[in-house]
Amino acid sequence: MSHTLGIRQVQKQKTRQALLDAALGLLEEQSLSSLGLREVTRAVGVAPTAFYRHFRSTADLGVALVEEALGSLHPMIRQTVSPADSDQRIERAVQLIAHHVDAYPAHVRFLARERHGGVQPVREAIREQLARFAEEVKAELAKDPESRGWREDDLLMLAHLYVDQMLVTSSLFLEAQEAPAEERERVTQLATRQMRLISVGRRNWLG
Amino acid sequence: MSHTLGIRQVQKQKTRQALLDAALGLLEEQSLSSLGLREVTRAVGVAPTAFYRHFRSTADLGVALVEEALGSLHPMIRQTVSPADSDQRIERAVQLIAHHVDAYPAHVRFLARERHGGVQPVREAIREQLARFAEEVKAELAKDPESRGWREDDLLMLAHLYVDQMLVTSSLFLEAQEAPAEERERVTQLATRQMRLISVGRRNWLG
DNA sequence: TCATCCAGTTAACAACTGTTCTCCGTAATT
DNA sequence: AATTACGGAGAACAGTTGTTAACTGGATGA
Repeated sequence: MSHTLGIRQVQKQKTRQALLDAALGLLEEQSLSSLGLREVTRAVGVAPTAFYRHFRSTADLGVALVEEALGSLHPMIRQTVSPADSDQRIERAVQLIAHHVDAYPAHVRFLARERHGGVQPVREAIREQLARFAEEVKAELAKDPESRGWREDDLLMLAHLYVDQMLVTSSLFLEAQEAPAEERERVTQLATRQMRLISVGRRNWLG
Repeated sequence: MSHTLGIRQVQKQKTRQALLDAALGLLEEQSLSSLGLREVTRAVGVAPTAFYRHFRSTADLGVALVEEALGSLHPMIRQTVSPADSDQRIERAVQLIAHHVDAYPAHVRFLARERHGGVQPVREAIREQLARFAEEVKAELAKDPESRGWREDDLLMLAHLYVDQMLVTSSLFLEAQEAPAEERERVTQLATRQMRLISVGRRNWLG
């Protein structure tokens, strides 16, 4: 099934990835709407016109970055939600989020920044992918015996609440990335308690 | 106490406000980090250099916009949280948020966009102001008999949860602003149930 | 009334932007 | 071995950007 790529296509993928990486780096200090095509190609060390061989515009590149960023988030979310949420498992979930932020800080920053950013197609792409994630989380929640008697749309409501909370928490960890361990611990405690409160709400939702 | 301003200072404030308004308008389709000083002055109909009489840079203007935007949010939040959260009062709170988004859509968009945006001083300003809001909400929550036996930091944790939830909800209403009434109703239902779930969590937090 | 102040103007600067067109070298195909 | 396909380079385009400097004219305060 795996078709061997020619030298040419391999090289193309390589520079394409270099463009994505460079863009992600530059986006740590600005928003996508101010990212210039020349800026990106300069960082890669390639001619400005080469950009067009890969992307129609920086907005197009942004959409590609959404796929990449949420691809890395995907397994993390599955792991986080899959077991039921006893207190100790919530703690483990928060640690998982913290670890993910440490592993892919630029991806997390990009998503937080562009989710409400100034480039419409990118916002749309993020919204779409997050909706798919919420559906996935919902399916995972449905397996849980605690979800007996829950309406379908209430499950989805809860799933969105969890997903949003994960993003808020990720963003907090990101801001505290360079901060002293004490501050990071404070964030951990805050996120853990908020998750717990939501879980308490879940357990007492009906009756 | 109110010192009468001279004709000169009045005019200055007027063009300053015109710059802020023009910037807010332009920011509906881009992020602050791509907002040009010339772009703003052009929209106002004033020379580019006049900008410097009011702001050091567009980042500086952004910080001023934060004050303005959160100034309008301030009374809304007070009204939203002040009474205890029985089910019908939550519905009223959600309606209040929806109304605020309709009244100040540009302010809401600006906050959502720049909270995690590419301009550090603006992020900092928003973070600061939101922290103050959370403190205020906490004080309001503390008055509630339901908060008996709650630890101080747990109250602040809950306050942050409410504030974040308000921003998420505001952003949802903003996206659905041009959508059919059916979609807006869907958002209302979602936000109401999420608020309720959090409140259920609150009621069952201890014991 | 007269000197001072100061918000806003005009002009000019080098540096940068996205985009087009033409060209090159080499991998891929025949 | 000959031909085509194509990722990338190079140069040039008009238009934009932030910032500096010197200037104007009307409100301000003595």
